[in-house]
Amino acid sequence: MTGRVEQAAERLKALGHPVRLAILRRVVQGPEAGTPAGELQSRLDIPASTLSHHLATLADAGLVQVAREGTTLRYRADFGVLHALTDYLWQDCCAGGAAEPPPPSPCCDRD
Amino acid sequence: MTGRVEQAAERLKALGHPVRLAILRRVVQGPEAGTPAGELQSRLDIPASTLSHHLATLADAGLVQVAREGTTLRYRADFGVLHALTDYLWQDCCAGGAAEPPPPSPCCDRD
DNA sequence: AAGCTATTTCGATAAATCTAGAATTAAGCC
DNA sequence: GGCTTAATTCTAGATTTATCGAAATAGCTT
Repeated sequence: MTGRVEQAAERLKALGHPVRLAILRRVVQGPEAGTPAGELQSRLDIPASTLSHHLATLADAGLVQVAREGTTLRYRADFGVLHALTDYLWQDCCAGGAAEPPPPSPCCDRD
Repeated sequence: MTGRVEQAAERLKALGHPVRLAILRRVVQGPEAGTPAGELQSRLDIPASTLSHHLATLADAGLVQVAREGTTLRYRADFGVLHALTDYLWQDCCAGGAAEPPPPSPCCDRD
């Protein structure tokens, strides 16, 4: 059984890489059905094998999910997991400071 | 100049380790003046040198700050940075999902 | 200054991560 | 079946990270 802290750490670690953070960003802003790996590759301009490796890391951490559609694989964000993670981080790390500003606005403007 | 993504990734990476996450947890919940390294050490029961290494990682990432008080060093959380990070993560990774539940409650119950 | 405590820095080793070319699998199409 | 596209897995090398004992530093206290 993996503890809460260990799981959160694994997920944060998965996010702790510029390329993976950029990948997730794309995936989050992409279509709900998921973004094809190939599109991510051409956008981010990195070798396919490297991308695949990072995608596997994100998927292993449970941050994204995969679905095949013909020959293409579509990656989409698991918002439930992302929420759980931000919630955990919030309560664990930011709550505790006494006078805190209000929580970040949930889903407003994005470019 | 380090980009926004790179900086966020560095900070997330710093959080992406069970021991460091546990450290931050203690520090956040500890006194505002900061928690002595020695107390962290006895609580977490890890070698002093290992702890020091992790503390340096957290400090380098800007998540915690240090202040000397006699022979002891007190570590305290930088809530501003933590906020900025959670905000970034929120807007970057969680906004984008269409029907989102309300944001996590800011600072309510903690055990 | 000598001694004590708190903590870091040094040094060394084991393990994990990152990267990417080459080979492989998976699926559709003629 | 054979060809093409999409993506992964294999393999390997370079770099980084994690760990921790031993040695060094910083600051009391007497």
